[in-house]
Amino acid sequence: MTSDTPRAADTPRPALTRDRIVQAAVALIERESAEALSMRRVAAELDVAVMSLYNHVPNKTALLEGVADRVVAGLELGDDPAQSWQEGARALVRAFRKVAHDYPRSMTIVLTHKVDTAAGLRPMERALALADAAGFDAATAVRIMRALLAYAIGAQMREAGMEKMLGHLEETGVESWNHLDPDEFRHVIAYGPELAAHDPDSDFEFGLDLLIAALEALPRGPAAEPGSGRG
Amino acid sequence: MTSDTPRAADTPRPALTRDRIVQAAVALIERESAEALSMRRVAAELDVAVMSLYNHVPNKTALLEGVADRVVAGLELGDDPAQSWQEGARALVRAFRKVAHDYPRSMTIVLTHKVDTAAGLRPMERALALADAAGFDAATAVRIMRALLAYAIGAQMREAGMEKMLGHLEETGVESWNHLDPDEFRHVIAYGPELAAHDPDSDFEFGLDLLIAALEALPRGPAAEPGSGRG
DNA sequence: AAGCGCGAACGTACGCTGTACGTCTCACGT
DNA sequence: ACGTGAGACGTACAGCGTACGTTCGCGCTT
Repeated sequence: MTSDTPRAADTPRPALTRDRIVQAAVALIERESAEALSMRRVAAELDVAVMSLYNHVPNKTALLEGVADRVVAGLELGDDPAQSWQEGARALVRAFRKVAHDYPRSMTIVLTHKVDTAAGLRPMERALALADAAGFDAATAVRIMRALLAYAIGAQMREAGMEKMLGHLEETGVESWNHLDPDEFRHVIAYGPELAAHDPDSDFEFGLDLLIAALEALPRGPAAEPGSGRG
Repeated sequence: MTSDTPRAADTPRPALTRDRIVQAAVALIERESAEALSMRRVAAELDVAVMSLYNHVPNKTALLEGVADRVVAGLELGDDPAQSWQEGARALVRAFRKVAHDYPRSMTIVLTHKVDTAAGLRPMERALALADAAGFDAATAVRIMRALLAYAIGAQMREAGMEKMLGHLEETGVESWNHLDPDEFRHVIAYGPELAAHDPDSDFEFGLDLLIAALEALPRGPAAEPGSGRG
């Protein structure tokens, strides 16, 4: 009686918490895949009955939103006041890419669920602040933020899709690629080496450079002339 | 006996086909949602037993890939030889956006599944051809194609995520937005009007203009000087 | 100290999912 | 006429999300 029933004393399970649930979900996703995540698997991970999870999370969608929130909360947004807005913007988009690299399998979840928490809004705030510092008006700042976000998201999704295709190619061999109409797909075939030898990092930087360069060329209000730092 | 058993004669069901299955799947997704799609629902749609589908489609993932393929096959890639490569690139990215508008719910499927068929490679071929025509070398052409694709994908995903957040806001009211730390989220709050009054089309065009402008400014081989049309 | 209330963990159950497997039917080539 | 192969089908199973009712133990009130 005194040794088995009060197992809470000698087996102090760390108390089920929304945070621990989300953490276990992220770990499971990263260890296996996003499709492998189920309430039952998460419960098993925490050595807990399935329905106990529902005391802390209303449903699976909310859990996934929690996962997305936790991941974006990992964004490292250092706000070095010394750096230019260009470098700030670069750092912001790169920070996004870094968490995508740290949590590759969870990234799909982030990109397909709303993140309307403070953690999700923080990068938005940072982008707007940078555009403001660069001298763009409010409407333009919002558009710039959206364009940068679109690129950050798209680059990641494209890369993930690419890896899926490459993985498929390794299974089936290259013959499935060769029966393409050599006339219609002349460039795809001709550029085969360049397409195969892909360097995700420099691809990413290339597109990012394009956007930053375009932003620099954009007319803006108080500080249109170079060399005039903002006060 | 002679009137009910040969129902194939007076009820000539159009013969189950992979194409009809995919078509039904797309219709179901667009009518309801991507999550509503299940083998059973598709079978019911076609008035057919569930397992009959498996005579034409190996599994659900393959069906989803079929959906993605069918959607990207709807890309309208007119190749007007008179238009500049800039206009061609714009038309290509806009074509992507158009199918995203025509099949909004299926777009998630497209963006999260590999499309390694001819229909999926066609826009890639087109982008490479345009970059080639503009005078970029092979490696740069591939990078440009990837940057454009990343933007096209990301703009769409971002917009979809935005609508999910707005829909959520309409449910909960704006009060959930107001308890933000007014100091940390100063710009988000200040730019509230610009953030709320979003015009997806002009947002999209803004980012696209940025990229095209950056491409124009990029140094390239044979035709670096303006005014020298290509032969 | 005794009793009460409440949150949290739990077990059961339901309807749904994808799909493996075996059967049946029918059109077609021989 | 008969074998054959393809395709439609029914059954079955494991796993899913989660609604609902029960139980258990801690903390507060009296």
